[in-house]
Amino acid sequence: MRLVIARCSVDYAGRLTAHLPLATRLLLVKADGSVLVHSDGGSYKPLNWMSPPAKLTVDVPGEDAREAGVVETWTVQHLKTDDRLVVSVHEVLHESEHELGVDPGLVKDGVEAHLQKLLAEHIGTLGDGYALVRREYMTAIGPVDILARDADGRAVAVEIKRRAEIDGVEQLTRYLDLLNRDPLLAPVTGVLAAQEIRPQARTLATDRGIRCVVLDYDALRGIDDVDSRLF
Amino acid sequence: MRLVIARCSVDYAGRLTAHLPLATRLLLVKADGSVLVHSDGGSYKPLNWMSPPAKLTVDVPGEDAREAGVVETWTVQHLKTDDRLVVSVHEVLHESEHELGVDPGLVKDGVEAHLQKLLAEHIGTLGDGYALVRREYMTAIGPVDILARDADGRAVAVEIKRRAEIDGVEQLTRYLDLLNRDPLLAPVTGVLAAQEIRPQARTLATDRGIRCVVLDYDALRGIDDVDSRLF
DNA sequence: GGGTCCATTTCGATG
DNA sequence: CATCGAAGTGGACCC
Repeated sequence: MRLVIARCSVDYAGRLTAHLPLATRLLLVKADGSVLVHSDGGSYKPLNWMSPPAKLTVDVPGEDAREAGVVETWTVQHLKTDDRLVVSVHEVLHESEHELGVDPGLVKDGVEAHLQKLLAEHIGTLGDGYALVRREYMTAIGPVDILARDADGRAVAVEIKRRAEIDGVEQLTRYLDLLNRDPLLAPVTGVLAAQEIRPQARTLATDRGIRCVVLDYDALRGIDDVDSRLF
Repeated sequence: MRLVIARCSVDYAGRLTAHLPLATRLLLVKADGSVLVHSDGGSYKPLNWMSPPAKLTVDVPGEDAREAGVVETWTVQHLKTDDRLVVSVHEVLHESEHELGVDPGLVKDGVEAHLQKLLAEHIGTLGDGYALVRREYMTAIGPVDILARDADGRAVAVEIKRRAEIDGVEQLTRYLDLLNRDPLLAPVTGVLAAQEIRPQARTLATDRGIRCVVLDYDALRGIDDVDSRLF
């Protein structure tokens, strides 16, 4: 990995054409030839970049560019498309190179799958007497996240989202329509369970008789911890 | 902007929980307190990060951590949520700080919106006698980029892309299906207009009776310049 | 501030 | 390998 702090302007030509006026920025060159141009703010997205695989070539600028103050011209050419990033370096303020090696990569936790697992393990969160039938209950149009039965033995279909929006309500509605055609299950009620439920989604769900339940991830995990300590 | 190359492990707790095992990485600290953790590969997306606004605090590690080889504990706390990134630094291999100043920002050109505007202004590019009905013609499934009428008064739906691929053809097909149900418009023909049309997209479009038009962005802009000179 | 749509999206799962 | 959907999506535009 090569780190360069430089006064530079940048031009990109590929799916669109874009230009960065002269300013001081970080140029990050990765081992796979990809280049990121970062400013001292904004999000994790660079101002401009070239995706791997790419090849960086550093050239002496043409006479016109040299007169305009350019000391190095970087051309980053994508190896599979004709996308190209051209960096006109006016002044190098810092430069260093580092061996990083291959990264072991990120270990994720707490996504929708984990919420589903936690809720399935603590289905009583939905109400006293609730019992799990099964996770990923298969139907003709796809798996329902959780199928349960309430204290009175009535079937309940649960749709789980990290953040519930209208499409989650639509999805659950389709499942409910289908499940209610099964005489062994009908009548099936619906529960939309999520860490966050958008107002529109809540309105639509309520209008359709679907119950909304806000999940507290930490609390569910906390129950887990208690279990772990007990056993 | 502060650049640190360090052997470190990283833990994130917020919307999800994630962990990065010990390895050598780039830690990029921006002026707004945001932090990016980059490896020497992958795309522009960091392995892990904290969005601004955030505050970085560097602490002496606790005894347990110190015994595990940690020399510095970085805590990056988001200022508005309870998202938190903890970096356990085991060894600092490089460190430097730089003043970058405010970036003038990216100037984009040739995006779909601009192409749409240019083509709407010069709808005759599609053929003699073409007349603009309107841009962003609203339908139940979304806006059609341009609705026009040809020299014979027949409705024409135009889908604009910088680079047309198969999904653009599918999108236009959906619009055509819908528009052709409207007796006031039917029969509606389709035009796929783009600076570049991928072979697959051209084949599919042609097969469906959709005309393909390659737009010359510079020429369209040139017409603009001529207009500017005339008036 | 919320809603919607686009992205040089990136990323992973799946058929 | 293409396709489809989610993302700690982010960002822009509109209301």
